Amino acid sequence: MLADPGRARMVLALGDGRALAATTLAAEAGVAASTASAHLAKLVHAGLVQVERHGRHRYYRLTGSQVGEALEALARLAPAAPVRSLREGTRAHAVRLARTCYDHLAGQLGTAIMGALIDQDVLAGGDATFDSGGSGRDRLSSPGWDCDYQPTDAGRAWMDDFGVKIATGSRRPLIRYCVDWSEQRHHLSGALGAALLTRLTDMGWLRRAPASRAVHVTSDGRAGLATTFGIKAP
Amino acid sequence: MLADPGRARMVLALGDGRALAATTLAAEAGVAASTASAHLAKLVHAGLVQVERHGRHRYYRLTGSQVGEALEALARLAPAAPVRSLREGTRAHAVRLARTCYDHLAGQLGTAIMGALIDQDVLAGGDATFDSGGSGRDRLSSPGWDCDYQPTDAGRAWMDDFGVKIATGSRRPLIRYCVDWSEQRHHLSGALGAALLTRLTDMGWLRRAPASRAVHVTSDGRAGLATTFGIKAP
DNA sequence: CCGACACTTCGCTCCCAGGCGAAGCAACGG
DNA sequence: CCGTTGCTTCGCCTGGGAGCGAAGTGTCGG
Repeated sequence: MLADPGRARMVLALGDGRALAATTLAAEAGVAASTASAHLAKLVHAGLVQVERHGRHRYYRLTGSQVGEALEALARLAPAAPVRSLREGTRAHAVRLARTCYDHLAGQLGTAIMGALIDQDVLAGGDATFDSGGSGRDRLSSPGWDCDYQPTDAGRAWMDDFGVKIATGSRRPLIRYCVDWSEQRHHLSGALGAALLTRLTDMGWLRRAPASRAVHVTSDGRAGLATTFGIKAP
Repeated sequence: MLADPGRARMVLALGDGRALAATTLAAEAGVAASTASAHLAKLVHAGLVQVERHGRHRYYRLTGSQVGEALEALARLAPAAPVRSLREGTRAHAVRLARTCYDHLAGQLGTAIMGALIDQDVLAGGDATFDSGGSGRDRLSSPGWDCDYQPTDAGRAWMDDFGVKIATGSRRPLIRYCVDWSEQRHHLSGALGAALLTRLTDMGWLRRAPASRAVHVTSDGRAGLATTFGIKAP
C-alpha cells in the first residue's frame, strides 16, 4: 500500500493527522483526480485511511497513530527521498493560520471564532451523534462523528448588535459547518458564516489576500478579535 | 523495497537479526535462486541488508535495528498477512539448538563448544580484523569482521587426550569457522570440527537425527559436556 | 429548476518489475 | 585435477497495476 509513489505522497501529506479533501490529495500526489480516487479507495479498503463525507467534499485522514508511526519508521530508512514531499506538504502551512473557505472563514481563526461563538452562547452545539455509516444502501461510507449547531435567542440579538446582516430571501441554510482540514475541528459556514466574514472585512478587521485564500488580520482586527471573542490573533 | 512479497519474506526471515545464506532465503521466500539473488542485490544496494562472504556461502543480515523497527511498525498495520511468513520463519527454530553443518557442529551447541575451546586455550583467537570490502576489484563486496583461530600447544595435547583424531594426509585446513546463522557467532569447522563431531558421536554423547540436520544430546552427553566444556546442554 | 463543483466509475493503454531456466563463476572436497 | 555446490548474470516472458479522459452521481448555491 505504501509502496506506490502516488499513495505514498498522499499518506505523507496526511502524516501529521490532518484531514484533506480528495482534490487536495490529488494535487499533492501529482495525479489526476480519477487516479487519486482509486488510490484513496484502496487505502480506505486497507484500513489505513478513513473518509468523512461532508457536503460535496470527502475528507480523508489517517486511521490511527500506527500509520504515522510506520511512516516515520520507514522515513528513517530513507532520509533522502522524502524531503521533497515534506516540503510540498508545508505549502499548505502558509494558509493554515487564517484563510477563506469559499465565502467564510477557516483555519485557526475560523475554528477559534466558532469556539468563541459557542462559549458565548451565540450558538448551541447540538448533541453529538455517531453516524455509523451507510445504513442499508451499498454506497461506501465510513462511520464518523456528526453534530448540529443552532443559534440561540441571545445569539440572534448579538448578531443584530454586531452588525451581521443575514441575506434574506435566500434558501441557504443559516448555519453549516465544515471539517477544517488544518485544525481537525469545525468552522462556521452557511449564511451566518458568510455574513460574519463580510462584516469583519467591512469593519476593516480582516483583509483578504488578492490571489490566495489567505486572510490577513489588521491591527484593528487584532484588538477587536481580542475584546469581542477573546481571541489572541496569530 | 519492502513492498515486493519475495523481498518482504526475506526481510521478515532476517527480522530477528540472524544472518542467513542466499539459498536459505530463497527457500524462505519461495522463489528461485536467481530471483532471490536479484532481490538480495537490490536490498544490499538500498542499504537495508549487508553481505558477509564466507567461503562459498554469502550470509545476509539486516544492516541495522532501524530496519527491524520499520518492519515491526508495518506488521502492526497488517496483523493478518504476516502470520504465515512468521510461522515459516520458525521452522528453523527446531534445528537452532544443535545441528550439523555438513560434517561439524553448529547451532547453540556448536558456538558454545567453540567458546569453551577458546576459554580453555585449546584455540587462540587471532586478532580481529576488519575487511573493508573489495579492494580494487569491482566485484560487489561488503565490509565485515573477520578473524583467525589457531590451535595452541596445550590444545594439541588436549585433542590427543580427548581422542580427537585428525585425518592425516588431507589437505583440508585444520581450523575453519562458519558464521552461524542462528547464533550470529562463529562455530568450529574444518578438519578439527569434523573430527570433534565424530568423536562426540562415537562416545555416545550426541546422536544425529536420521532425516534432519538436528542433533540430539544424550544423557551421557549432557553430563560429559558439562564436565568437559562447562556447557549446560539445552 | 439549473449550472457549477467534487468525486467516483468505467474503459482503455502502456510499461515495468518479478519470475524462471540456462549458463557462467568461484570455492570447497577428495 | 575434477566433480559438486552456492551464487550470480543473462535473456526472455508475462501479468498486474498505475495512468488518463470521458461519462455518471450527488451536493451546493442562487
